[in-house]
Amino acid sequence: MESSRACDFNILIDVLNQGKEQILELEAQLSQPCTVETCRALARQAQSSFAMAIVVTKLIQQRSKPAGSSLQLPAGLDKEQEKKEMSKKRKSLQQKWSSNVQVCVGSSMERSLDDGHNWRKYGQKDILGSIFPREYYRCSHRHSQGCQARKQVQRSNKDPYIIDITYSGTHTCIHADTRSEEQSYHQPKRTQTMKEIEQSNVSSITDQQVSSIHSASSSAATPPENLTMRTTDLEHNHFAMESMDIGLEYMEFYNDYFLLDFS
DNA sequence: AGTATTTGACCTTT
DNA sequence: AAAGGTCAAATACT
Ligand SMILES: [Zn+2]
Repeated sequence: MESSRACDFNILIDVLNQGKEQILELEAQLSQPCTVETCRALARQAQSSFAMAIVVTKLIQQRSKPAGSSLQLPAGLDKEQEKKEMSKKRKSLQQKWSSNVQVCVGSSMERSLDDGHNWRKYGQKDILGSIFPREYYRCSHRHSQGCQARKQVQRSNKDPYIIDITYSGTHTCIHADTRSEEQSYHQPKRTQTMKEIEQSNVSSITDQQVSSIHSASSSAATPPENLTMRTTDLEHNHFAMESMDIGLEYMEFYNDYFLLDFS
């Protein structure tokens, strides 16, 4: 009821206050002798709150974009507002997304976020009750081939490290570019490089997800179509990322989530 | 040339 | 009617 028409700043304030409370609690717990785990948990919560605040801020920044940053100078355009009449009939079909199989992928986003397919964004929508907009993608080879695969991506309200991805349809396209095919076909397992980082600071939520994926992938037969995948991307320890020699791609990623560019 | 993203209109579903 | 999903023209990036 509350988080409906208020502007995003209110959410920002809430998240910030939440982080403040968590820090306060942390400080209180610090004077207690044997609450190390509690403190650790609180620290992670607070860290998560900050990360959430940053992501929300980026959302706000994004929504006030048209007036911002470098825009191509219109040089000379002062056209009147034009109303255009368009009456078109679009036939409908398609199945639903349905199915809520939840899968969790280990946080390493080496390639986990890029599932090896090329996606073309075709829409974005604000969803009731969701802070972040839902983004719609379809396979790039829809026209070249008949590939009907689609997916929608939405960041979690609660956890800044979780992005829900819902797939619909299966790829009928073929992988064109194979520069380095590598060991592309693995089970839903994590990838090698980031393992330590993951394990050293997994949030409680991440743990849940990970356990849930194991149960889901092993026991239940997941329908090949229409599945919801929950991706926990990016880990908190960027220092660890720096200490390891991780390429620019990761720093790029790091930038996306931890840095606000000052413009 | 080319292909991707953005975004309001339009259509479907609830 | 309103929320959710898609289209397509304009725009941006290569
Ligand atoms: Zn495809």
